[in-house]
Amino acid sequence: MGTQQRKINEKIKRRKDILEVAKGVFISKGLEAATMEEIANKAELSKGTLYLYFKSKEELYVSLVEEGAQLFHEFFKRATNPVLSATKQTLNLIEAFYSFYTEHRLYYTILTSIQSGSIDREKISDAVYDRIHGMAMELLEYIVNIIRKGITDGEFIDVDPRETALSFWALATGVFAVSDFMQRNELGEVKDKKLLDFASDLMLARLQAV
Amino acid sequence: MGTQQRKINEKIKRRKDILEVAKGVFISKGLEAATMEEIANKAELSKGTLYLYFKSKEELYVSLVEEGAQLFHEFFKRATNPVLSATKQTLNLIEAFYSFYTEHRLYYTILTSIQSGSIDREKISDAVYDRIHGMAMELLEYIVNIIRKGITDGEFIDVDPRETALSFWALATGVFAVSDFMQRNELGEVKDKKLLDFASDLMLARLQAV
DNA sequence: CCATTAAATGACTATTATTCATTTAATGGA
DNA sequence: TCCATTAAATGAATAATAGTCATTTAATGG
Repeated sequence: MGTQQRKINEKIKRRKDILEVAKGVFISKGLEAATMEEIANKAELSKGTLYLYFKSKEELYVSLVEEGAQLFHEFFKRATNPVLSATKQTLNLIEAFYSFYTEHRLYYTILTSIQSGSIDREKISDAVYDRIHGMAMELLEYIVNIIRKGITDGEFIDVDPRETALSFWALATGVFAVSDFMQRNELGEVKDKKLLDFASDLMLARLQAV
Repeated sequence: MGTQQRKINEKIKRRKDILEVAKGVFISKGLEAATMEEIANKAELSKGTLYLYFKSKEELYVSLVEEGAQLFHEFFKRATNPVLSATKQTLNLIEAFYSFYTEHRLYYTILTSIQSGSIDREKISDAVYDRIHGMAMELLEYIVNIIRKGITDGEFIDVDPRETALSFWALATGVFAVSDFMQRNELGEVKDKKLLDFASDLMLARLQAV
């Protein structure tokens, strides 16, 4: 019965179309200022239809991160060639993190808004939330693995890989938040990349076995 | 003309009263779920009156941070006894940062929501925004000064004090964001203090001259 | 051709932030 | 003491949207 399948495909496609339109609107307006009305109009659908595909405006918003996580994965994957030393891989990873931040700002923003809890958990269905969750954990795993390798190879000192990975993550997200803030307020030249390099050099150097 | 002055005092007191009530409401409901209606009722005022004192709900919210910054100052001041070594002062500062985070969560949350830009700049008057601004900079200055002292005393290696201070700030806020996230999602035991200590030890050790 | 079902619609409801014309009440001069 | 003036407060009305749901549309397959 090909009809059945076609229907499913159409639903998937419509969902994708909505996400694509929504992405544009969220980029130009942000979560709060974007309206379901506008998204519906641009998608040539009625408002009600959006709710057949997404539980709420917030769910539509965070659903975008699934595409983002895919990309993030690719960035990290490319950065972590197992042939390279743990140090080199770490540096690549930082580079990748930075590239993702600059090239996919909306996705990055969504990711951090989930992290910071500024989006009400109630407004998102469990299915979507769980998927996002899993993705965040997978991303963290990249870092954990590199550090683990560094320790095994005697390149890094014997630290807790998970704690260290979280520290890196925290440092990177913290740096971007701070430099964003400085930028917004024109508080002098805080070049985000320079700051990230500086900060992660501090941490990395400490990790390296003498 | 004592009347004139009394009026001014009364306005100041009313403003304070509103802030106090609002604090309780924001703590229990958060920014979004709190309503001006509820705050007005609890303050035994009409909704309209709130707008004579604050431009918007957001401005009422961020105005609370002014009290918070005061406290933050005190925490930092106590931590940075100039008699102590730069290393010791840094450790105290981290401790103070952590204490502030745990003991004054609402203030901390407001501070980071300003930092992260999740509050629309448009909804806040310039006067309030500028004040908050200045406070953030003063807090940063504490860290800058300690690092500067560390370098002067030969305790720390020769780094850019401002960049380093920002890195610490970024690390601390990043760590709290991450551990909050882990906590919320029950992703295993990520003790925030332990993580902060671990991460800042990594950075601090790197700073220390051999 | 029709009954059934899935999908889409958009008028309607509900919730709040914000405004503003009106009321209240204090002040100080006549 | 009374009144004009002014500041402060009020709350009904407005505006903007998220989200709902009874109704319509249109495809399907017997």
